[in-house]
Order: sequence, then C-alpha cells, then structure tokens
Amino acid sequence: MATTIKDVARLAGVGVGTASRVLSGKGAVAPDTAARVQQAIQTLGFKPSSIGRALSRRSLDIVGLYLPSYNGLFYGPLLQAVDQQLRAAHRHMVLANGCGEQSARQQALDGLQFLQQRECDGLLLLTHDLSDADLLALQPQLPPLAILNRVVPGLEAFCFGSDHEEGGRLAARHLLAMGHRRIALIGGPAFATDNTARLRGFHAELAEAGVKLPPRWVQTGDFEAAGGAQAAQALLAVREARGARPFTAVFCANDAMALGAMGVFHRAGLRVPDDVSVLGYDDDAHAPHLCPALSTVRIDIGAAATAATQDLLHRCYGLALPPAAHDFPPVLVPRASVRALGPAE
Amino acid sequence: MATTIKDVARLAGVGVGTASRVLSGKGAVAPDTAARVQQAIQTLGFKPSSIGRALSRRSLDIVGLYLPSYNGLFYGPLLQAVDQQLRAAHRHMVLANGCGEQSARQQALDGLQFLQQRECDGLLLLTHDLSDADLLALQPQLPPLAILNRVVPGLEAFCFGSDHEEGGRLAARHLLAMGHRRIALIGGPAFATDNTARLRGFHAELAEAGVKLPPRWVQTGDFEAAGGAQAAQALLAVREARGARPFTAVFCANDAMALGAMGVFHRAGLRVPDDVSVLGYDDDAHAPHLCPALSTVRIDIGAAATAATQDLLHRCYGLALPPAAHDFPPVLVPRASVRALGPAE
DNA sequence: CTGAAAGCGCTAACAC
DNA sequence: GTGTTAGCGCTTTCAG
Repeated sequence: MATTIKDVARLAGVGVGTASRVLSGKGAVAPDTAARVQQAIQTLGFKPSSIGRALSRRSLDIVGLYLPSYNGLFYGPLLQAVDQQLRAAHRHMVLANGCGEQSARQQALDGLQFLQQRECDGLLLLTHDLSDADLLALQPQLPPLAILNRVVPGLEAFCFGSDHEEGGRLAARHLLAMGHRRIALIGGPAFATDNTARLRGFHAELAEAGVKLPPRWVQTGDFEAAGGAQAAQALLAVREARGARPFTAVFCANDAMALGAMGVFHRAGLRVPDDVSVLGYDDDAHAPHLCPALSTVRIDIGAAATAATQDLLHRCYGLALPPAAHDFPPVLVPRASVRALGPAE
Repeated sequence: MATTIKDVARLAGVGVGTASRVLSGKGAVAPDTAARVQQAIQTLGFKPSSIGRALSRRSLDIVGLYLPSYNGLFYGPLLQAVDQQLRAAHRHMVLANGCGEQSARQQALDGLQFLQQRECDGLLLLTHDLSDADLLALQPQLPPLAILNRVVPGLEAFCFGSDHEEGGRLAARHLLAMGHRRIALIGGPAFATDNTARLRGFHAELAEAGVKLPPRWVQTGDFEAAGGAQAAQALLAVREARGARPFTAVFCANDAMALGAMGVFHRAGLRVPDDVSVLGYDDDAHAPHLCPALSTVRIDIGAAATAATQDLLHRCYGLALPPAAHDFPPVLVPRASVRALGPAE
C-alpha cells in the first residue's frame, strides 16, 4: 500500500487536516509545523493520490480532446497547443479519436461518450461527423465544450477557428488574380463543414467573376495525400479525353491532397506550375518544402486551439485568462505552385 | 448533484451492494432484481462515477503516453494504434509531450512525472532525451513501462520497435546496389538513439564495401523538413565549392528531411534522381506521393505501438492478449528517388 | 441471493 | 493555527 496523507500526518505528529493544508498550500499553517510536514513527506516519499483528491474535490483536472483521426500534419500543431496550455494550468489531456466499425457519426458519439465517462471537466471537440443539430442536442448534457474549426449556429460562443468561406474566397481570388479562368477542384469530404464552407466561398467568388467550374473538373478527396492523388488521376483522365482546352489550375481543399495531386501530375509529365498551377489549403509544415513550394491558404489551427483551450480553462476552472479570440482569419500564402498566366493562355 | 448509486439502489428498493453488482455484472443477482435495478438506472439516467470506482478499485484505467513532440507524420500512426488498442480494452490514453523552457531531458522528466501524478496504470514512452541510465534508474519507481522505438539494455523485455542499425544497413545496401559510391548523409539529432543506430549501420555497411563519407558530405538535421532543407543547403554549398566529383546520392535519416532536401535540390536546379538520388527513412504517408516518389526504409511504428500497448495491457491488467512481438524489421521500399548509376558515373 | 457496513485517500467545515 | 470529523461514489467483504 502506498503511503497516504495519514502516514504523513502521523509521522509529522499533526492532524490530516494540517497535512492537507500544507499540501495544497492554502490555509495558514505555522512555519515550523509546515516544515515538519514537508520533512515527513520527504522521508516517506509521499505522493498525494490524484484519485483521492478528485473524489473529494469532484474533479480529476483533466480535459478531453476528441479528434476524428491523427492522420496528416494538421493535428500536430493542435495537440501541441492544447498540451501546452493544459500543462501550464496543471491540467491533463485525455484523448480519443473516432474508431471502430460503425458510421463516422456513431464513432464520434462513442468517442464523446467515452470521454464523458472519464469525468472530463471540459471537452475540446474537433469533428465534422456530428451535425449542428447533434451538437446542439448534446451540448446541454456534456461538460463545458469548445468546438474547433467550425461554427455551430447557436453555439458560436464555444466555437474557435477560421472562416473557411473567406478562406475559399481567398483561394479563388488568388487564382483569378493570377489570370486563371479554367479551374479544377479537388474538394474534401462532403460532410466536412469546413470543407463545404471553403468550397462555398470558392465557388461564390468565382461566380462573381463569371467563372464556373464544369462538373467534370470537380473531384472529391478525403483530405489525405492518397485521396488527392486519386482525384488528380480522375482529373487527368477528363483533361486528356477532351479536345477542349484543359484547366490551367486546380484548387485542392487541403495541402495533403495538393501534395498527392502534384505527385500524379509530376508522374504524368505535367509540370507544376508550368502546365498546371496547384493551390493548397492549410499551409502545413511540408507546404514550403514541396517541389515546387506550395501556394496555399494558411489556417492557424494552433492559435485556435490555444484560444479554445484557454477559454475552456476559464469556464471549467475559473482561471483568469485573457479573453480569447474566436476567429483566426485565413491568409493567402503565395509561393511557387501557382503561376501567372499570360493574356493569351 | 449527479445521481449516485445510492439513488439507484433506493429507487430499485435494493441495497447499494446489489446495485453495484448489477453494474459491474459480476456477482450473482436474481434476474428480476437486476431488471429492477436496470430500470432505475434508466429512469434516473445514472452514470457511474469513474472517480468513485477508481478510488475503491485503485485504478483509473488510464495509461499515459509520452511523446517528445507531435511534429511530422511519424506520430499519427502511433497515436492511432495506441488509442485503438486502449479503447478496445476500455482504457484511456492520457497524453503528455515535452514542453517548457528547460533542457530536453528535463522536459522528458517533467512530462513523465506529470503522467505519473495522474495515477496512470502504465506508461508508454517514446523519448530519446533520456539516457539508458536515466531509464534504468526511473523504471523501478514508475508504473509498468513500455518503451517505443529504442532498445534499452537491461529493459529489453519492455522495448518495442525496429532494429534501426539494420535499417541503416538496408539503406546503405540499396545505395550500393544502385551503384552509388559517392554518398552524402543528412543525419538526425545526435542524441536520438534511433538515429545513431541507423547511422552506425549505414556507416558500417558502407565501410564493409570500402566506401567512406567525407566529413563535408555529412550534415545533421532535426528530423523535420526545415532542418533537412537547411542541411541540404549546406551540402549544396560544398558540392558546388569543390572541383571534385560531387556526391551522387544522399541518405536522409527520415522522410521529412528527405522532403526538405528534395525541395532545395529542386530549387537549385538539381533533378532527383537524375542529378542526385535521395533515400529516405520511415516511409511516412507522404513518401509515395512526392516528386519523385521517395525511396525509403519502412518502419512500422504502428505495429510496434500496437504490440507495446497490448503488452502493457497485459502487464497492467492481466488482460490475456496474444504475446506481442518486440522487433519489427525495417524493409526497404525502392521507389523513384534513387536511380541506378551507369558504370561510368 | 442480498443488505449493511467498512473502507479507498483526500478535502473542507467546524470546533477548539 | 490546528485536530477532528464527515463525507465524496463506489466496491467488497461479511453476515444473513
């Protein structure tokens, strides 16, 4: 049996209350009494049990983080930010992701429930497999919530992320500004609200400029390199099948898919950006290092995660943190993968 | 106040003991009594408190995972594997990584201590900032441990990963087989034992073939794309500064650095593999999609993590899992970034 | 098969 | 300032 606070109290010749007081540092204790207790703690090698503490304080000081997956470069900065904030506040992160055989929605529900069973004081949630209605229904029975990378109507106060519609517009504007009119698109999963917002903005901006994407130039990927490659393959097929003038640029709904697409273009003998321009989204850690360096729209998910975590810390524990921003505007990062078209092209 | 097992017992008209028995499913309970209790649970919406349970069973059913960082594509499959195994066993993962201002070693120590305070039943540990001696000293005072991606002498039974020395040999053999003799190297951090093992094997195999790397062709990176790019830049400088025949290949100690290196080669006008061959290590998710597709040495970190987790589950909870393998041999994956040299080259 | 009761390790309220 | 005590929600004896 591990040593308990009772052992400490006994050895120090004080009551458990006093021992507890010196442990937590609150409540006045006479200096030499405190010293005796510290001494006892030392010699016994006593470590307070977080379970015992949790039971009487009714909090484990942990917050849950739900992520749909761990694939790609997107989640690294997010985990980093959350971990850092939590550690600084002496809180811990327990993690769950979607797994199992059922539908994505069911997985997300299961993951949340799993986290909830763990007595998390708060929940950080990044998912697109739950509808706005799901979230609205769930929220009252969940601990304090922070939602990342999407805006749920009615839950705006708990949402942290970027305006992806604006991000999509930025992308379109850049392509337009570089002279592109015949544009292909590799979108992300249809259910992902950040993706749909992105595409909505992209299409809207294009439409305002009088540009429309023919359906055969629109493909859907899975936000991963392999999916991007597959979509690019499909694009290549229609590009070659037709006599019509081919697209000059493709917008990919994230950088991983752009990387995959650039790979297949390369292997098909198409040069980027000479033959096709490629525009990505996210500005992940690899983007500046690709061949060519990837033009993209930067999303600062780390900053959003930091803000979300701080806000959650504030709501869960009353920690006095500076009020957090909710919106982290996307910014266009032009690099080498989108080229300016000549007037004749 | 949330509803407790007492409420359930009262409503069902039974004792708390009985209610507890139907909750846990062990201990015989008359069918109709059980039904009454279930009924009460339903109507009350009762969720057992994991803290209460933890206190009396002295286990929170969580295992800790320490990671040095979340950067890159390496940790995704690992997190995925651990999460999946744990969830299947109804256990949870609490996560910590190195953070703070102090030395990497201190960060790792802090992270471990943080995890330990959380009453983890077991610890999964991936770090190169702690020496073998550190680990040997720590192990007795830590909960059951599984060490990933390195072999600590004396702790072999708890280590899961790949033989990186063999991986390094594989890399060298491939380059040699493709006719390369003038070879450059971008190594990982000197303190990373997996890196040093890799380089040891690489150098040994080369030496056996009578090939030596001139020091100016050896650079050190940080396992990230940016570091690889920087190292490649340095390589380029010496390559161009000398009249001597340049290296024909460079081995990068991981794929992220290979990606960074390929980027700078590309921008310097060097074609891969026509002008320089590049060989990576890890076989991360992006490797097959790079331009050109990256030849590399595959490390199945996911499999190692799965084995480590299962073994830990077994040791912590006596769960009867199939005995886990400890060694996951690296395999060479030739793709397009290393070309065969002609006899004259 | 079931109820009562004794903890598990800690905090907090309350006397002294 | 300090000791005592009463829980926190659950599991687990131990009688019955």
